[in-house]
Amino acid sequence: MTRNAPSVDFYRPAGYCAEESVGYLMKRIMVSIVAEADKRLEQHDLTSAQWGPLMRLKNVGASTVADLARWLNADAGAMTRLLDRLEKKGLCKRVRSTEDRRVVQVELTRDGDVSIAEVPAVLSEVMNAHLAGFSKTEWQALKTYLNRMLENGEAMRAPG
Amino acid sequence: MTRNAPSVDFYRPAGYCAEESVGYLMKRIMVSIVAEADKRLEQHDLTSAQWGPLMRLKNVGASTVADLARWLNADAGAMTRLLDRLEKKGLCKRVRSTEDRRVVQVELTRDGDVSIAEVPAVLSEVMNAHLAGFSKTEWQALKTYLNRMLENGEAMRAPG
DNA sequence: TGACAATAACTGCCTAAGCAATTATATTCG
DNA sequence: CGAATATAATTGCTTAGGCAGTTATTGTCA
Repeated sequence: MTRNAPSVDFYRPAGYCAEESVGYLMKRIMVSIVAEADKRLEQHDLTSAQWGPLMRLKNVGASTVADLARWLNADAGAMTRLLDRLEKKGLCKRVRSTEDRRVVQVELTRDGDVSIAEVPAVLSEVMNAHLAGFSKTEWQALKTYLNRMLENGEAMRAPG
Repeated sequence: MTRNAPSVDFYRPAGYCAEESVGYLMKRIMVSIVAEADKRLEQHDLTSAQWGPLMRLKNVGASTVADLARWLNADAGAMTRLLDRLEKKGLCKRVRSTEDRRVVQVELTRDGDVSIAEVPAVLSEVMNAHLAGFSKTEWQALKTYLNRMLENGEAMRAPG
């Protein structure tokens, strides 16, 4: 049971209709957002999976494979290979840590810094376009709902 | 410009913060939902990508590759290979249409029908768990918001 | 100290999505 | 009719994610 979050039964097995499902809607919205962002980032030689780690590196300076994977809710093995591709393109580089020889620090290269520069503008554009017609109150309500769903999901997996 | 949907500027390039982004939140929620559904469907030998087409087939009786791809906002080539895997598992079968010899009709097999039986219960459970604590009004507001975002996305790609 | 557990990165194997062809059929229109 | 066009399904190539197992290193604790 989740803390102070009464269970609901909006959906029931009998007559379950995908079109009515929040999950189905969110999946289609994500397809739309990703497709639009990809289209606009294509000229910068970036895919929608690649700007995630780069943005994180831009914000926190440097990071590790494990941290990037955790931040993106992704698999560490997948992150290793994603960084392989980014490194091959010269957008980031790995430096084996001296304090803890297990970890590698990942850093943006100069080229990576250039590539990432236009990303925030593209993301802002795409997000704003999908929120056209929303009032600020509605936008905030939406974010609150989403944060609550995320917390519910984490509570589900939490120990105890 | 989208029809009667004034543009907004909730997000701006300077100081764009992923954690504040509706897209980032939605991505993480989807990861949570998919992981949870996958875990519960593993024993039924289904993955989160596979029950989509099967549910559609269950609901509409039979369908085509192109229709399934459109319904799931997915690539037709990807759908072909997904159906290859489902057919190899004996969950669906292809029948070349006689009226229009370009299309193949995809049908559930008896095994497919059995496999899909538990899916609605699992999906209901997972969706309800993520919506714990929501009032019915909040749930409906959320669906309205999501539908508006989806329409905005479609309007963006629409001709004209 | 020394065995054991935990963590970091990586690798192999599989499923999966997108894009750009290619082939086979249908439709449309001059 | 017949040529151009559109649509359906497929395949090759690439990126990408999840899971299990491996190796190296670090931390813990009897």
